[in-house]
Amino acid sequence: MRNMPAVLVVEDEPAIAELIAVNLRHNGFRTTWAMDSASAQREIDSGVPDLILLDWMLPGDSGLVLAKRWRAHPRTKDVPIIMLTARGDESDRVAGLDAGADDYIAKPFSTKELLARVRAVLRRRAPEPVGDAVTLGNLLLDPATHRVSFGDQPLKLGPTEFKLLQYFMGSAERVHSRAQLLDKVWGDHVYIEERTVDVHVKRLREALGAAGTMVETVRGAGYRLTAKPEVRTTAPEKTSV
Amino acid sequence: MRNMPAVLVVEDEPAIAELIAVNLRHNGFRTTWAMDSASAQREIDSGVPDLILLDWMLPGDSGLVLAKRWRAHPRTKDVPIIMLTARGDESDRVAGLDAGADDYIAKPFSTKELLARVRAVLRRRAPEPVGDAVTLGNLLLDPATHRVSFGDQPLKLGPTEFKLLQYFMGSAERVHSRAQLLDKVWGDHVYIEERTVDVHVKRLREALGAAGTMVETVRGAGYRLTAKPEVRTTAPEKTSV
DNA sequence: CCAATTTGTCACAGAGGTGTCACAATCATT
DNA sequence: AATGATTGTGACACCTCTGTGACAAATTGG
Repeated sequence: MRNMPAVLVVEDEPAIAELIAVNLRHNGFRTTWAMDSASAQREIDSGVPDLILLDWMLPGDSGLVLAKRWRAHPRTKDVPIIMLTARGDESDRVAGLDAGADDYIAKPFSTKELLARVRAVLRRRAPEPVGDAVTLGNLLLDPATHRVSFGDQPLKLGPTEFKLLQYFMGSAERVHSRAQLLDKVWGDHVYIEERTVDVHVKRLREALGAAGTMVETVRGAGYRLTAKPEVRTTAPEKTSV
Repeated sequence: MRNMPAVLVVEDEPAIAELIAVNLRHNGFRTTWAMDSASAQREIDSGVPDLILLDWMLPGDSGLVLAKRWRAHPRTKDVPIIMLTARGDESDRVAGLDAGADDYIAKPFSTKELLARVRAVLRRRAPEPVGDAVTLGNLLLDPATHRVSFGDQPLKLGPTEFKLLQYFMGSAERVHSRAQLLDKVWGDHVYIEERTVDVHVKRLREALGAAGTMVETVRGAGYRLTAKPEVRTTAPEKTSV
């Protein structure tokens, strides 16, 4: 959800193009539209999209020509292409896949199918990177298993708290402002109260239990995760767990 | 995707051979091409491929003869053969399967079908996920006999549930997103709703009975198979099935 | 061709997570 | 000590995510 993939729709029929664009946009994609091969090429030149939806029946160069051209060009050769073909035109589909298209959708198609295929192609292109386990003091966080433990004590934290801790551990000892945390943990373009960070920090501390003290408040600056928590002066109370 | 399987295409029609070769190459296969039985034999002599795509209508020896010869030779007898036949030629298909072909594809064929069958045959032939039984805790899965048991209790699960569990056991303790599961368990070119994974996870849990708790939900991330399930609160209810 | 299985989707409900707010607790300064 | 600013907390309405039963289409096996 963090970034919105850009999809270029090359389709000469405005009604269909509009239908596709609206649906994609409504589902977290940025869309641009080109109604012929010339403007399609212009769009490509001004910025390489994450995915191309290419109608097979175009005025001017056919989809086949465009696909082959893009596949040949180093700047665009890795951009996945899904072609839109007339129903049941087997030879077109074969030629299309031959030209390097990643998949095809036969018209008429359902929006569900469109979305499913778009997502599938993008998913396949971007393998999920999973980092190694990180540790700080007795605290251990493993992205692969999505687990956190303190010493030998497994901890249970919610999604946001997990991401928050993961970010903290990525650069421990360092102070992060609320604004930074919102950017890195919540995402770039999110409109959330800065104070909300405080709440999640509280929840993280609770979830960390005895390790909760590792999350320190830096008054006026933000928060910090540290291996050696500052000892609480006059509070020799519940120390055992 | 681990290693690139080598496919030998025996086909006298250059256009078709080229089409096949390009498509296979584009999908992670190494391909060599022989346009007649003589050069096919030469290719075989210089290196045994992982799979042979054999056109039935060949100049010189017919596909039938080649298939029988390779099946008889110890060096090539285990190489899977997929034959390409004219549509609806029943007698050819029978003769081909009789001669030891593993599968056939009727021309004209779609690239999807070609890839699907190639992958299927390789999957069937290759004891890739070793014949060794995998175990996790009291759970045991034997790919060879296609059986699963928990303790001494044999379990019965459907095909998809079996594959799902097999994949889970391949990398236990690790979280898999729904997208990953769709790719790995269902296959590359399948377009299915992510929520469908949930349903199959449910079915898997049911089929696993008491071991169902080993399949954990990781909220916001996916699912995980674990040896030490998180202890569910206090709900000793219906345990028998 | 029919019966039995298997599969993918959907709708609905419940569980759990999220963002805000109001108010209490602390801290830094005067 | 008084005061204004900053941070910690508990409560809560809202919303997302997941579990589940039902169902029709697809597949399998007679």
